[in-house]
Amino acid sequence: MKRKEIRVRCWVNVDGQRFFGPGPAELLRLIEATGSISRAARTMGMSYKKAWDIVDNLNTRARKAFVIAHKGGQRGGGAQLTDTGRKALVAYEKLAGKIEKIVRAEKALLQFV
Amino acid sequence: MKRKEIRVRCWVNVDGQRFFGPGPAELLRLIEATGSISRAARTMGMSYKKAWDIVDNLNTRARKAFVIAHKGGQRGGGAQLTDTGRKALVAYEKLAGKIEKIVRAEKALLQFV
DNA sequence: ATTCGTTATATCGGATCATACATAACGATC
DNA sequence: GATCGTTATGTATGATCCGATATAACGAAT
Repeated sequence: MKRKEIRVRCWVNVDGQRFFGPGPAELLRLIEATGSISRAARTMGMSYKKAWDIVDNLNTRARKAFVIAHKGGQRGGGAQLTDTGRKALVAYEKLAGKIEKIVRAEKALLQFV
Repeated sequence: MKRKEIRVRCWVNVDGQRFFGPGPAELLRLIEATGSISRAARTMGMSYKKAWDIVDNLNTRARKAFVIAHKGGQRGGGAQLTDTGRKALVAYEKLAGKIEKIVRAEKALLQFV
């Protein structure tokens, strides 16, 4: 039996290029949960470099930073979401949730495959 | 001024790999309009090979073909959508339209960038 | 000063994907 | 049977993304 599923992805473009989407959203969630970029990256099986690039991109291009990181110290350092980062994440999750709901209610497409 | 926009894309996966999405949908629309795979491809700036691969993928993996093509003849050949192909396209457009509507009503995300 | 885990950054190679090119087959019309 | 634009298919090249690796800087605590 074929496994059929409707998938949907939403993201924000700024000046034509990707700014925020499901990957960054998941990363922010895990930074909030773990308190560090590197732990968040490990948890989701992403390289630290990629995670850092994502965070840097968010902080550089948003009007206010999404993440504050500090290095050194007893535990090497860490990172937290700013208030702006937390609000952006919540707004994204709200939109994604609404879209998910639509998709769950709409299965007509799948009868053709 | 930054140009900010929310984008969304939905597609159908079969057994974990892409089956139908915005690209194939646009291609089907243009095959319907032009009567041939190659004209459709040219119209949307896509190589004929890629267009043919998409059509072949649809026809091979769907339970019924989406496109019927014939080669040779006075005008070299041509292609039309099957009834199934047309119905699948309509179902996709219906779903995509609903999602677009949600997105247009939800701009809260954009204030952070 | 040493230790520690993290932040921060550059570079290299590979894998994947897109594109271009090349060519054969087809069949109605003339 | 010559012509024509299309379908159908393979291959080679180029570009782009991704992962792995390496390394420096940092600062609190001991």
